[in-house]
Amino acid sequence: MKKTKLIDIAKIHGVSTSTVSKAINGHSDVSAATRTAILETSKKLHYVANIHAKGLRTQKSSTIGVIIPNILLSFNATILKGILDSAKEFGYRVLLSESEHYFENEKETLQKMIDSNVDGLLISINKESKNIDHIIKASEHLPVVLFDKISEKVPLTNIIVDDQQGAFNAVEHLILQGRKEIVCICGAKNSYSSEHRLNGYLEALEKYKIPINSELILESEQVTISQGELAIQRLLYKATKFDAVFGITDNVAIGAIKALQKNKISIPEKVSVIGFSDSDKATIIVPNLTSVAQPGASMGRLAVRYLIDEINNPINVRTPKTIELKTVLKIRESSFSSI
Amino acid sequence: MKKTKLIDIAKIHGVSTSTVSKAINGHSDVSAATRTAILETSKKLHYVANIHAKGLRTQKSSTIGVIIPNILLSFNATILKGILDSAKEFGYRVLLSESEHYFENEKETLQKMIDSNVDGLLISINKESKNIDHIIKASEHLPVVLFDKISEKVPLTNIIVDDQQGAFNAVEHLILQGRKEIVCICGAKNSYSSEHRLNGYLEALEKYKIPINSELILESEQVTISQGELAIQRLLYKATKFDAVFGITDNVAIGAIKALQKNKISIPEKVSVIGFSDSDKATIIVPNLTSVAQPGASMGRLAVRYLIDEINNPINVRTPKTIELKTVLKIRESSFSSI
DNA sequence: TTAGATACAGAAAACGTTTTCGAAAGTATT
DNA sequence: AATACTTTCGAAAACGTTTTCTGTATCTAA
Repeated sequence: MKKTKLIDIAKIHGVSTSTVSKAINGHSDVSAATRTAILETSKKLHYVANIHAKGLRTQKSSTIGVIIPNILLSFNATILKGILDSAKEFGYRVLLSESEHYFENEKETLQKMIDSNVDGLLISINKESKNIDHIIKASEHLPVVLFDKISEKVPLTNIIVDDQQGAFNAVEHLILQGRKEIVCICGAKNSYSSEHRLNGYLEALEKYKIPINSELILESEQVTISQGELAIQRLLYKATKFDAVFGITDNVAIGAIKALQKNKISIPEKVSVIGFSDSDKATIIVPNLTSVAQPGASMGRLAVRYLIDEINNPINVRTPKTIELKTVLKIRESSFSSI
Repeated sequence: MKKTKLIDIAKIHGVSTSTVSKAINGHSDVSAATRTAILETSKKLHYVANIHAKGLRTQKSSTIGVIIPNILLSFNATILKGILDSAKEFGYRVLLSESEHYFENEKETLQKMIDSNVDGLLISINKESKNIDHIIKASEHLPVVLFDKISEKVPLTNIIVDDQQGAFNAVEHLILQGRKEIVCICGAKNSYSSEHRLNGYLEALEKYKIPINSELILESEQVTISQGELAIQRLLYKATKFDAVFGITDNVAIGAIKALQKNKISIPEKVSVIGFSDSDKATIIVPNLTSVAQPGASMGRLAVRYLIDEINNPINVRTPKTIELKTVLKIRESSFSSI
């Protein structure tokens, strides 16, 4: 069963393809009678315009490209869910590709997306992407919106989580629970979110007049469970005193819990622990981990909305715009004893 | 900066677009001299054929469609990673869509994929999809390969995990540890994998001459943590005796652990627990969960390979083929006491 | 009645490729 | 020298749309 084409419908009604096209696309110069007749058979025969013919003619593909670092990161998956959701709603297809945290890969995949004639591009850039010329260049070809992992050096629309506020809330919560020697396990130096979460940490200390102790500010290049564990292990070895840990990700926080448990340090009685991102793991680990929940799906949906807006309203002067989404602190056992 | 077209290259060399096209696509009837010259400027100007023009002319899109139930299921994400990987390797784009476990959604999204002119389709079907007419019909339009959640009623290539063998290995391991009263928490009746995992369970019992106790075979419609917990809770309430739990997913197994811990039943001393799929959570929960690891990425890669094979070698007579991938039992604390 | 407007429909071009077919020129064979 | 074959290339059609432009018929207003 071949696909229905304009010419098929045209023949049935003894009209030209022009007329059929115009009827289907809602142009004014076709009579009500012929329009309804055409629309009817069009529906009956399940007519759908050939995507390539239409794309060739209109230079639009109704497709957006999405580049994420790694689909296995659950936050990436959550955002993607929001993107798929919203894209479907607006009638856009989604072309997906991973950059796998490699700069070269990101650059190459970006070019492939452009070559694929997508109408717009959604990118979460790599942390190593200090060089963002390729992003700039891409944005000259088509609308580009950045999400989650962004760069402030790019004059584009950015959708992110308010990292600083999230971290501030978390650390404030610790302070209000009476904690004063709060460890912060940070990530890579040049990471946007790591930097801002550290700022939130510092902001909270400042507000409550707690002196900054640089010994408590740890840096772990990889924000994994084992690195988190190692970081706390080292601290314990040095016999540094602390009564709380704010981990920049759930993984490092979980690593911290493991290290503490191995040293028989009770959580949260002796040391409270908080993570960031409220992953599935937070409610699996015992004690359940207090964590800063990020609205991933909303981020995805918003990114699509802004992108489609730019697709529909091409602008020459780009006004860099950063939308920050609020986080929610999920308080659980690891930071809260009812006593 | 506009994109380079065939005509641009043609003008530079004073030849026709036909010749340029043929040079680029490796046809024989173009002299070595002109070919190298054309190829050179083609590279210099970063020529890439317009996807729509090419698609319109050749009826190929170099794109495969992927339909998964839910990207938030980590096994779905893992498979997708394999798919993206392999697709990139073979030069195919990936169009992604979720069916969100709804039959109507699956049907609709399937149609959209066909309308999008993808060259082939990769589907993990919903468990409610008893009606698979839409899959059959789709497979008359284009190559379709099913993975993970499949249906044996469809004469297509299926890529799955050897659920029965995985379950058999898990239960055999329990038996070899001296367990005899083994609970099996199953999923929905009409689920392919649930059924086969149950078969593996039964096969192991039979091999070791352990009588089947139907009281120990639980069915939970939703394979979630809370349902797993509830199932074991009910069993404990009825005071049914058992010394091991084989959960059909990691989630129900984790639910089982929670129920046992709430009732102060030690794991694995009193009751051993095993899950299925070896998710991230398995190494987060204490005790670490023994689980059947499924080769998700390999599944994705294989699915792509078979699909592309069918795309390149269209066949009229479909030979239904089912490829089963072997699982690996990851033995951890929840089923293994060194004593 | 006529001039001008309006409503409707089709012809044709265009989007950028690929591919078929034939032409031209060169080479080999008789 | 005539024939046949080979090599190299281009003209043109085709893929299925959308859109512009033009034309005709009908309608309105004077």
